[in-house]
Amino acid sequence: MAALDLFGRRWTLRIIWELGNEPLGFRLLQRRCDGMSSSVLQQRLTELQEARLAEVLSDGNYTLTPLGHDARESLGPVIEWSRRWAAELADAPPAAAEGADDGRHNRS
Amino acid sequence: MAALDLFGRRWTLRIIWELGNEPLGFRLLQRRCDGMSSSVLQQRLTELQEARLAEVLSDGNYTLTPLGHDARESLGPVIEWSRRWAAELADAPPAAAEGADDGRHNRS
DNA sequence: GATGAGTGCTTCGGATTTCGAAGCACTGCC
DNA sequence: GGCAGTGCTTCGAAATCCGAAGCACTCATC
Repeated sequence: MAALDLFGRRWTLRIIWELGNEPLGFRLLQRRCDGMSSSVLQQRLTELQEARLAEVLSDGNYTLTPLGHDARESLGPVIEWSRRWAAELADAPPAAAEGADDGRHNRS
Repeated sequence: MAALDLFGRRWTLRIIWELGNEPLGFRLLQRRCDGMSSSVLQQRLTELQEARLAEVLSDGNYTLTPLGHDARESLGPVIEWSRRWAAELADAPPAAAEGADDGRHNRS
C-alpha cells in the first residue's frame, strides 16, 4: 500500500515515466513535465532518491536506478490501458466533465 | 498522460484497488482507505464516475465498470513491483527517511 | 410511532501542499 | 567582463486535503 501512497502524489508517476525514457537534467525534466513547479520537482526528486528509484549520474543528470526502471516497466500496462481508456471516452463523450484534465487543477 | 494525471491524485489508486476487490458502500470504502477524508472520497468517487471507471450499483454500492476493472488489472504489475521494492528497502535500510510513509502527511 | 443505528453525502474552518516567480551560486563560452 | 544555462532555494498566494459535525433518509427494534 505504501507504493500506492508514494505514486499517489502529484507528478511522481509522470517523473518516473519521463526519466525512464532517458536521463535528464533538472530544468529539462521540468520542461518535460509541462513546466511543473521547481519546488515540487525538487521535493519529488528527493523522495524518489530516498526511495532508491532515482539517482544522480556523474554528469549531474537524473536517472532511474535498476529498481526504478523496474517500477517504470510495471507501469507499462497502465499506459496501454490508458490508450483504451482514451479511445473509450472518445466514443462516448458525456455531457461535459472529463474526470482527468477537467481544469480543476491550477497551472495558472 | 492524462491517465498519469488522474492516477496522480491522492487516494485515487487506492480507491481503484479497494473497489476492485469487491463492491463497497461509501462508509465502508472510506474505512478501507485508512479512514480518508469523506469530502475527498466524495470528490474522487465523482471523478472516477466521470472517467467511467466506477459506477453505482442498484443496491447503492460502488463498483468498478469493466473499464475500471481493466485499469485495476493494469495495476497488477505495479503491486508486484512494490513487493520487490519493499524487500529491497528492507535489505538496505538507509540512515533514515523512507520516501514513502515518511511522516510528511498529516493524518492528525 | 418513537428511538436508535447505519447510510450517502455536504459544509466549513483550518492545516498542508502546490504553485510560480524570483533569485542565488556556479559553470562554460564568447 | 558580459551573457546564458545549470541545479537548487525561498516565499507569498492559491489550491487541496483534512476531519469533525451535521443533514436527510432507511431500516430494524422497541
